[in-house]
Amino acid sequence: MEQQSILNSMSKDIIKIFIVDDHQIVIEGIKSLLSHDLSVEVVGCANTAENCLQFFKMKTADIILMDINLPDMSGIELCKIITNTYLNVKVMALSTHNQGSYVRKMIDAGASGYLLKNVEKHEIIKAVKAVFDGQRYLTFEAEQALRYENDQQKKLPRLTKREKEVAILICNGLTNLQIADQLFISSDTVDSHRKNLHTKLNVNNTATLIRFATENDLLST
Amino acid sequence: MEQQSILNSMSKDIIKIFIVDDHQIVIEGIKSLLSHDLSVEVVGCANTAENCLQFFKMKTADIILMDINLPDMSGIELCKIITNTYLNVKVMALSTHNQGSYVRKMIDAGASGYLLKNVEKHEIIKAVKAVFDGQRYLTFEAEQALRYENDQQKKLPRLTKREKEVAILICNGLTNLQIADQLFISSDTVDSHRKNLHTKLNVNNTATLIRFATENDLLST
DNA sequence: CAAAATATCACGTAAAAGAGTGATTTTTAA
DNA sequence: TTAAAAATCACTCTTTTACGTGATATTTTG
Repeated sequence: MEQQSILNSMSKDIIKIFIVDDHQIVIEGIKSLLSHDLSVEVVGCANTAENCLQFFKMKTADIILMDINLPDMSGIELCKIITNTYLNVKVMALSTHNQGSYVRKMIDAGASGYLLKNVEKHEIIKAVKAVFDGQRYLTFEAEQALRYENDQQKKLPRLTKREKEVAILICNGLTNLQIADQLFISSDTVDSHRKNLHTKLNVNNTATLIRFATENDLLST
Repeated sequence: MEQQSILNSMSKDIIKIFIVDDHQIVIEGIKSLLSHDLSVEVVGCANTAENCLQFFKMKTADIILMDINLPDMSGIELCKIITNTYLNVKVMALSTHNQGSYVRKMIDAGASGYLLKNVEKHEIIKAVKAVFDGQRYLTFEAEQALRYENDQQKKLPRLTKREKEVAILICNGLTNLQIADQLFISSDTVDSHRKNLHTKLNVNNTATLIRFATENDLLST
């Protein structure tokens, strides 16, 4: 692995790039930006995850510039598949979203870099070379967002499995009694969970409970 | 106005296009896609609304391809300014969003067309020519979304000004008494509004009230 | 294994919401 | 200008939340 990256930075090989983006405009834009740089070459592109996977069954590339929003599959899933299947192919996320949660998910999915679509030509080249040499490259805003995300995550209280279930049912408008029926527990128990939710989330009524839970995305996973 | 459009379609003038998008990649992409068509010419581009307005103070173009997400001002506002100030400049929205509400807002702001960023080369040309000839051009999905939006809008109950105020305060977790204090009315009155909200939105508790109101964006304007 | 966290249940009181009914005044729009 | 819509207030009764306090069983985890 390390020998490989040393080899890469030593050699003057042209870096082979594959682009995945559902917007042809963006693909054309990247191609255009990269067209005058002799150290990189766009060897293919796809508008869907499916077409991307198809390409890699027969051919290969060094780095995939990958959009997160794809029509048939999320870029996060595609990234997982690619990095697990083709160990020497690096993925560089290229997204409009600078939310920390996206950055986190792509990194967790195995991406080696994260660029925003307002990126300038020289930064693409710089990022591609860094990733090709085995480094991780996050654009400034992405790195910042990731840090912020991590900080926030630490501050947010963690709900237990049962508390989440109860919170979701509360959000759906069920009363304690209805929730009790659905979960086969006493309504007193539901009340206890509700009290704990109030304490943990620092709220004192249903309205603020719902707002806090939904705004902080505490009910999804 | 009509003479103008007849003149346009008769003449073989090159259509002058200006591009506004915060992503340089997209600008490059459009330029690239349009570069081989002799009937159109990209006369300028900008990454911000400010730079766009600056351009039009000295020069002009026939059609602006305009992104809705801009760093300094929303494309909706920019579109209003442009169409109100320069009556012979047409705006074509170019967005990733296919929500009806966006289409509606851009049309209301004076846009003559709406394209999605997954557009293909020939459709850009087609749309540009249609708009240049004084027609309105919406890509299929945008038209569909707009129709759906209008249908939904008709189905949704309309809240009165006071009901909206009360609903917002309810969403913020205030009790009837607190709302009454804030609006200088009786808590019985707040209760009345709450009852009306329940009837109109077909809900029977605070939780579902909040969910319905937020999910249907009834509290924004 | 033992401590900690989680999940469970119970009882009581007070506050708030939910629901029905009815009425008056003010504002809006045909 | 006049009918309709919106905003206001009042009273009652029931249901649900909110909050406190305390207890026991189960599960997780160091």
